[in-house]
Amino acid sequence: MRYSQSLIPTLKETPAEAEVVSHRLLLRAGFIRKLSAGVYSYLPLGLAAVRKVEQIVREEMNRAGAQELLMPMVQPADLWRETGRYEKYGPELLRFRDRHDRESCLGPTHEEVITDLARREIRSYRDLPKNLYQIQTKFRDEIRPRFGLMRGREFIMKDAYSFDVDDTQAGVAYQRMYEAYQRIFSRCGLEFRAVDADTGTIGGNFSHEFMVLADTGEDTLVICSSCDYASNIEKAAIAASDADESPLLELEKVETPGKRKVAAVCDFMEIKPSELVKTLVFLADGNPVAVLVRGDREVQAVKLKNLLGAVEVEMADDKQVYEATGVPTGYLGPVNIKIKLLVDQEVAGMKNFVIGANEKNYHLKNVNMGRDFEPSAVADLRQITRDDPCPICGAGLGLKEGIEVGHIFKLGTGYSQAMEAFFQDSDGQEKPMVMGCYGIGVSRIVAAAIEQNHDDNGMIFPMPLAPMQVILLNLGISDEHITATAESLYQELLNKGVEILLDDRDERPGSKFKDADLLGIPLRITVGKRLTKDGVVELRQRRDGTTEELTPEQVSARVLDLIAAKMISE
RNA sequence: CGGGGCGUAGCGCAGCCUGGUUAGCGCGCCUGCCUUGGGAGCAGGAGGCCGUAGGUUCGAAUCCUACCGCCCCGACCA
Repeated sequence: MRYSQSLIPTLKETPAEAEVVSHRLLLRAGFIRKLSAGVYSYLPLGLAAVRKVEQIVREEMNRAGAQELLMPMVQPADLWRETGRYEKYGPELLRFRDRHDRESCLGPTHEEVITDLARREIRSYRDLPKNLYQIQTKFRDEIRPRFGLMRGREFIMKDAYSFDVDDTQAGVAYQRMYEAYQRIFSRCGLEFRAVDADTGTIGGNFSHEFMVLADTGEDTLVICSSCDYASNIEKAAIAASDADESPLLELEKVETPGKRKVAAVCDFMEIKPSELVKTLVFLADGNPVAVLVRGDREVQAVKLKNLLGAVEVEMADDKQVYEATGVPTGYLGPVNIKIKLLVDQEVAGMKNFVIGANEKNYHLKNVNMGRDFEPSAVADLRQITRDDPCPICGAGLGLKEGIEVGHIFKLGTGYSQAMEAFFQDSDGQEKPMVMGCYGIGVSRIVAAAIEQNHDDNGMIFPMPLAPMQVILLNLGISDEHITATAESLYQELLNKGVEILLDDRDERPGSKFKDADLLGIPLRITVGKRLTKDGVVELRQRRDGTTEELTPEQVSARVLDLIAAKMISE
């Protein structure tokens, strides 16, 4: 590829709209351009990087026995009604009507379409197992798209679906995908972790997320320092701690005028936040629920949501709290509370704690569960902290930020039953197929790779994802010898199958160096003055700046060696 | 959707508070000269419905109203 003929609109300055480094660099390097919020065009180099990811994904999916197909993006609403998701999915599903007034939607995911295909085409246990995947543009009308390719509304995703005769076989399929994902992200040169995950709206009962470790990640991971436990913080289970066996003291009502916040009450009563319990009110699909957690803890909304089987859980505001309980926020408590009461397991083990009195300007002291109130349930509801022990081995935990690039689910028979995707088993019985689904954010991987690989001068692509493997700078456009050498090197490398960008623009050297760094192409060959003076060209590695001087004849062999070495490990 | 911010040339910004005649600066772009190993220099030039609509006013980029778009923080997710 010749730079002079390419569309690579690099920017000297960072567009004001970009906050995170991958977004900034993708714009500056001319990889993407925004059309509207969360919707981007991929320019030639951006597309080249996407294609690299796709290719790795294809190879590994095929190796794992999956087959590629391509499903429609526009899907009929009726199909979605069969699983109830047309109603449940919410506004993220972009719905519209066609000219015949038929209700349709843009596919945010393809469980319905693939299950429809499976029920029509798969009849017998002899047809199973099957694993089908596609790489396709998805549309999700995200509440808040952000960070460029990190969270677009339109994005490129690989989604795979497995169909098996029973749960055991589905487990085998799941395991195979788990391993394929490990290979995919390793081959992409990413530093990542697989973690236990919540199943979210896709549904199902078992799931792992693949997280690229990066400070800009939107998820928090809990990672054990000793065993191999790793989990999304939303899901991280907390081991039940020992109950306090102190004798019960007598309940006391204390006047706490104007003391609403935990800190204020603790100050006033001279106690620690860990001796106080707070009462938080949530709306679960609109129904108020009170949750008790220790004063210094946070409620984990996903745990609450799963316990209640709710679609949506949000914190109630002051007004909603008052409407539901008749008590102003700050003085809520479990004693004689009017709404459903859930208690975090840690609180269940506490004795003689302080909590709101359900009366303005009063708190209660020496409150005890069982004696003073009865909850509807006790469960693990709080968010884990870095000070908690590992729920598996008891060792210390670390917290890290991560970008979710892959998510695999064991779906079970939820979809196949709802859509009547049955097969006839060897025993003659009709049974629902057991499903799994497996997603990879292809375009997001490009962003994640940049988050993990960059410096002040620009991107630094790992060789397997690099849109071009080599950039060749001709620093003497008007010098016959230099240009002839650059051109012949370009041809030679092209002929050897190297992906190479020849910077043949009539620009000053400084601009060419800056652009080469910005684009993050792993290898840079410079043909300039040194050729005339010493008969050498320069080969430089973007990542560490390692530079070697070679005669033009030595270049291609060395380049091929470096590419081969870096395709495997870096 | 709640909270915050921003829309002026391709990009980054000033001007707006305190309304006034040709709307400015840097980068980029075009022409010429010059220069050629880390985003050079000089000279000349092109490029603007000041987000949109309405209002106030003799007069609006500037004041008011509504709408649209974009970004950031939260809930959602590959």
